[in-house]
Amino acid sequence: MVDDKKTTEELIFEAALKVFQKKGLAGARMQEIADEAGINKSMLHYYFRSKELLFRQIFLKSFKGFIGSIVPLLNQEISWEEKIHLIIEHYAALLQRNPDLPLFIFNELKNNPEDFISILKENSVRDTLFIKQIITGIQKGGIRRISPQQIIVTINSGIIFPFVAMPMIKFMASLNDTDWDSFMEDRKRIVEEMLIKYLKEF
Amino acid sequence: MVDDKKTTEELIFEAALKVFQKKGLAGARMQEIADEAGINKSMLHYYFRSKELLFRQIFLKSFKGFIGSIVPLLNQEISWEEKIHLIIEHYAALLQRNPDLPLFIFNELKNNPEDFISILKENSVRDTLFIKQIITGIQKGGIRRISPQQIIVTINSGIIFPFVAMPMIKFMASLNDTDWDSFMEDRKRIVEEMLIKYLKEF
DNA sequence: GTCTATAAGGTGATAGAC
DNA sequence: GTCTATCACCTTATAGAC
Repeated sequence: MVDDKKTTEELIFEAALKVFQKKGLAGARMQEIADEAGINKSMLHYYFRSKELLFRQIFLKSFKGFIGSIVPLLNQEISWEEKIHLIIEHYAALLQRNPDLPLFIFNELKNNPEDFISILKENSVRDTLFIKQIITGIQKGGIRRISPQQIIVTINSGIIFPFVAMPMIKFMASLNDTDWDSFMEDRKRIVEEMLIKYLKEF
Repeated sequence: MVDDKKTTEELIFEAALKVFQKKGLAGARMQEIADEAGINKSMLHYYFRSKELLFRQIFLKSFKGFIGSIVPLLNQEISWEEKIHLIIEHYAALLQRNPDLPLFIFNELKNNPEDFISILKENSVRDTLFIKQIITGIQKGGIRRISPQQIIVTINSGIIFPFVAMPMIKFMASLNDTDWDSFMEDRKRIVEEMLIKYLKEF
């Protein structure tokens, strides 16, 4: 068994990750996390003191996984077109594995905006090579005059939003799980082509 | 005072709308709703029996306001380009007035998918004139070959997602409230131009 | 219809044995 | 470190006076 090698703390952490991402801070129950981890409820307090502190650790880990992986990517030495392609592939893959992640994060950001400011400061998208490449492209005339933030938001909207609205999209378009995968394959291609075409042809 | 004309039931409903949209089902407190309405807590049960039933009514109203207004618009006798413009303007205006609405709705849709199926059935986007116009356009060669659902998702993503991610966007791009408004003005124009250009030029 | 008081059950947290 | 037992508080919901 793989589980035998995991420490109790790890078991709790993984269980908490699952339950909090599914139910949120207010909706999650310590008992449910304990059951999910297969251990006693008082162990949660032994290792993490309180629900609030446990949640905070889960959120920080989730948020770093969500935002932290993107900055190194934006700093790679490749063209801005390739970079757009990579960001799209990166987020689509991440969210296919973890579809509850966006809603979980955006809920908490709304409820406790302070919590994440330090992380955002450590991962400033604004100072990346990608932004510089866009600005240079605009100055040289190869890219349409547009705020770099709008480009970032366009990419994120196109890929992240479908996961936020997944239940609605699945129902309205009558998609099963396989259909969903091919819907997202189309989506990736459309977002990339549409954005690059818009940026280049003006 | 305008409030004098409102019945107790209306006062409760409006207070519940505000509190539930802000905190969600699990996070909201009946006491908080009562305080917000300026009435006694037992009145909530007198008029709506239970928290769950009160929430359901709030959600149904919110969801209908979100989805119900769009179908008539999609059936208007105007060109598909004008229709895209109108949808964007419609949602942007709705969400500027009600920025918590999308997160509220998508949370509940995730937790209780059954609740909204009947409403979605009553508001089938698939049977609208807009979808027919797109399909006809594709057949006649004036529109790029693309699934109509992808067009709908592209519009919604571009406009709705920024409100879901608002705290993050505001921080990363250092936007105050005025900046946000002009950011969304740009956003509307970009989404519309980008999509229509993509659909027409291929 | 509206209020006060209180019931009934759940939930986070801790004490203490092992 | 892990468990059982239990506390203290909170929250929904109801009973009953007015």
